[in-house]
Amino acid sequence: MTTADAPTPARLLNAPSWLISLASAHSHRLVSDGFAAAGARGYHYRLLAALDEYGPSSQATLGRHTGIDRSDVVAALNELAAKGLIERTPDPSDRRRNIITLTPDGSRHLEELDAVLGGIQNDLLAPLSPSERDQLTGLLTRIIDHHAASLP
Amino acid sequence: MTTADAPTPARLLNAPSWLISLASAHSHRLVSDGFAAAGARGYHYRLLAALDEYGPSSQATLGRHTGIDRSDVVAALNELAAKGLIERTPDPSDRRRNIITLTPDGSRHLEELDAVLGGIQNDLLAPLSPSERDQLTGLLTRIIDHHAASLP
DNA sequence: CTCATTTCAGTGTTACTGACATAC
DNA sequence: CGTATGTCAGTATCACTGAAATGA
Repeated sequence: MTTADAPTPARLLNAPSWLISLASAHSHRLVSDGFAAAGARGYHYRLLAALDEYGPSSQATLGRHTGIDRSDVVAALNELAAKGLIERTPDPSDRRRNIITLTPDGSRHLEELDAVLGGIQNDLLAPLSPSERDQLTGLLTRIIDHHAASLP
Repeated sequence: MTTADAPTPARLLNAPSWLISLASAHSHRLVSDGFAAAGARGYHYRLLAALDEYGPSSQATLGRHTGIDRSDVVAALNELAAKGLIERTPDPSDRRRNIITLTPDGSRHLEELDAVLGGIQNDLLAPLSPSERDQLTGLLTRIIDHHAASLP
């Protein structure tokens, strides 16, 4: 911006929902810029991480592990397959399914993204001490668990 | 979902950026559902709040107060004007500008949205005690201030 | 028949980019 | 001239909806 920033309405600054949203916007920008520099986006990291932790999976299972909609899993896997980071093979025991596997290139890319993401956590939480970071993590986790539990 | 939820990869649950993003997603859903029930969306509330707190303003000024891009201010104000919540009049002292003013209906609508948003803060922070809510607010504010200061 | 899986096509919010004409 | 303003058109990510074809 060429001109100076203008103040934000007080009722927004007083709403925790606004603070969470602002913090998330900063965080999201750091993460997506970092991932973009490595040629990836958020969905790619989530899918690669799920494949690494849980092994070869069907697309529906990947969707459940990552919270990504089935429709979006298709598109993101297409992109990962085009880069040779995953492979799609038919499941002989259930011919509706594809079995998705991580390729060696996919594993290397995941490690790269892990490093990117690790660096970003430090940038994001730079103003907080280690014990304050734990406090924040604990408070957020309780909010998340509470709302996850109240969903069907 | 008809089937049970699957676990989330550990490296995501350990990343504060992920927790912030999840909390923001829950919060965003509460807010946008609440606003939608009142016939509004986030941009509308931000613009109405800025008009209420800073008085009649040009569109560019509104954009700076709310952090909304000029382009998006145009579209959101079109929607608010169609509902009679704001009025656009040419600025006689600078014929490039429109002066945006809040109508009485706009003020009433803002009060309604204030009530909606207030209720949502309680839902969102339900599992936290008052002092924990203050802790969370303080930690988030420090993160936000830190990153806002590091921007041009 | 019912249900799960994959896929395609499309919507909506938020955020941003580029371009243009107008006016300072 | 350079800059600010309002406007329009378009892109991208994330999240979601609906429908179709296939197979368990």
